[in-house]
Amino acid sequence: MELSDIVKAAFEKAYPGEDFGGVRVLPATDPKFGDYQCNDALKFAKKAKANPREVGAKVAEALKGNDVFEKVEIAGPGFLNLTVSSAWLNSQLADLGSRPRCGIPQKGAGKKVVIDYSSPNAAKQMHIGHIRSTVIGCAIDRIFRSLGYDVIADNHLGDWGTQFGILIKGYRELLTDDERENLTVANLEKCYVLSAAKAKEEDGVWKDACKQELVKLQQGDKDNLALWKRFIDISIGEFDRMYAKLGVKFDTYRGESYYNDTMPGIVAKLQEMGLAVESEGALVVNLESEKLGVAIVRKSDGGYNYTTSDLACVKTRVEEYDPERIIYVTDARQQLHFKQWFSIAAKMGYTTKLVHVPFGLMSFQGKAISTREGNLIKLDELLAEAKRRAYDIVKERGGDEKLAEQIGYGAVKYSDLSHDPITDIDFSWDKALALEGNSGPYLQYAYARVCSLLEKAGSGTDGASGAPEPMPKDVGFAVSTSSEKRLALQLLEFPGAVVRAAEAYKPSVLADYLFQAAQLYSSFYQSSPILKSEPSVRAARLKLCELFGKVLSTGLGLLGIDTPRHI
RNA sequence: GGGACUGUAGCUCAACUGGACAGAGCGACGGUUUCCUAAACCGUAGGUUCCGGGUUCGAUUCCCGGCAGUCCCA
Repeated sequence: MELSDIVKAAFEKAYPGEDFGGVRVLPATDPKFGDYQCNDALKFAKKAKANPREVGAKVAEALKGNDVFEKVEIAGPGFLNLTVSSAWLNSQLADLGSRPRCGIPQKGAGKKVVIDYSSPNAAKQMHIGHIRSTVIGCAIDRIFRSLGYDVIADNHLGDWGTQFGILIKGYRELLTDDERENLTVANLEKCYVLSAAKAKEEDGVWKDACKQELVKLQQGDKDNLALWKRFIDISIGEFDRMYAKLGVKFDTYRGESYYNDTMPGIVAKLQEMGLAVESEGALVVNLESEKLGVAIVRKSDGGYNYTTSDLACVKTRVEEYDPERIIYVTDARQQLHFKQWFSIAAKMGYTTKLVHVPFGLMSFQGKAISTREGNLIKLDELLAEAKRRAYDIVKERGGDEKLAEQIGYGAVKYSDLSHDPITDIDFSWDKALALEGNSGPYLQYAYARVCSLLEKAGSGTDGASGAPEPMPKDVGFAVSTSSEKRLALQLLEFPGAVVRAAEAYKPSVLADYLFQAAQLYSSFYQSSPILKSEPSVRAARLKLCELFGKVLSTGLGLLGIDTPRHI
């Protein structure tokens, strides 16, 4: 039985007939207050116009005889400070350790969720601006899967639009035979830059030719379509190379083009419903009454834009999967756009919960990341540098390249995931590749130390005597010292931290939790001898270490960060 | 002009959605290694939570009005 339920029952016993649905027991803000606290006596007292300390006293009275709590105190204006019995604590730890996935509740069982993230543009290399959607999206993906949701991870590629006219024209006339033969994304990018520059020439000849190629593509010209397909395939191949490094996996790669045929129907329906009206040659949905301005669903030249393609996409997903919700991980600039089309989707009758997870902009030395600024650091370069820096350190301990990748990439991911997604990030090599303090490697290091400890315990040597001392089976938890207890209480919060991270769509909640747990572990590890303790203490402490290791690797796994056993 | 987001220690960020003395990391200063991995640990210094009102027993958190930065829309 959950602590919150126990205290809720006490409230109900003290005040029959009242609603205590919101009663929650939280970890104590300070160990000196006890292990847990409940502030709901204050809330109830306000509502019932009662004296909060009296309410607290009555609830405390109702909690008497309960063997979970060793001590219940009323402090300050009416806080309930709760101290749990060691028997309860030890049994909870054992319970947590025995559960699959460290007790993460299967709240999503039977529910389908589509998560739309990463979504780079085809024919361009990924750069540091793509890290956030990819890494945050991947973590949300993993977190939802761990909660039992049936997740469909979709990469909504930017694979359609005017750039393809420019690319096709450039490909035919600006690349060498060799470049065409061994086409790479880098070549496509170069080809685009050259061709786009020519399209700006005064006479407009090149520009018109590009437009012609685009029109042909849109009309289904065989050659252009084949070229387009080739560009996309090459792009996806390149993206997959990055995703493999980052441990990201998608179920589908449906770009914008996938919805081309669905868009006219969407527009027709909007017109039919009277939602879309003509305005200056374009077709628009007026959302002024919701302070969302006007959304264009078909441009004056007959082309569609993102609002329409997103609506077509929702239609397709609802019909195909009927998901409980769809989550979009994109940058914060698109907030208005999402509000607009979420509103239109609702009017069209789509009841699927649509969630936009906006993340802040990444800049570099205070400037927006763009080709024009020339500060577009390629993702590949970033990862190579991360690996290189990690390798410099790792090799001194005999680590190999694989380990350098795990640590370097872990640092890159963690530096992003440890912040609230909405925060803007000014990229810096030193911050992204931090190896100390609140960083990925700090957590990986803590894990490696646990593994090393457990190996030594299990291999039968305690390091000092060399005497065999097999790790005992069937030993229970026996938390005694304060540093053990603080760690133990933190470990029990793990399932709750995962749930909170999911509810807020913030992997940072989990990252923060793990960092705190690792700090408590490091502190405990420093102050308490484990292998050299007397057998009963040693066994109990090893149990705690083992559980910490399990929680840490499970949690880091949800963030997409590897946990090497040896560093 | 309208709107969104942000503003917390020198810097980068937390604060479980209204709780107790606002916490971490980095940086600074000082300490810890015949001992289980020092990428660690312990300690010291550092705060008008942008400003002003309001609600409340209680506000970094909610409301109103400003200021500043970033972004979006016409």
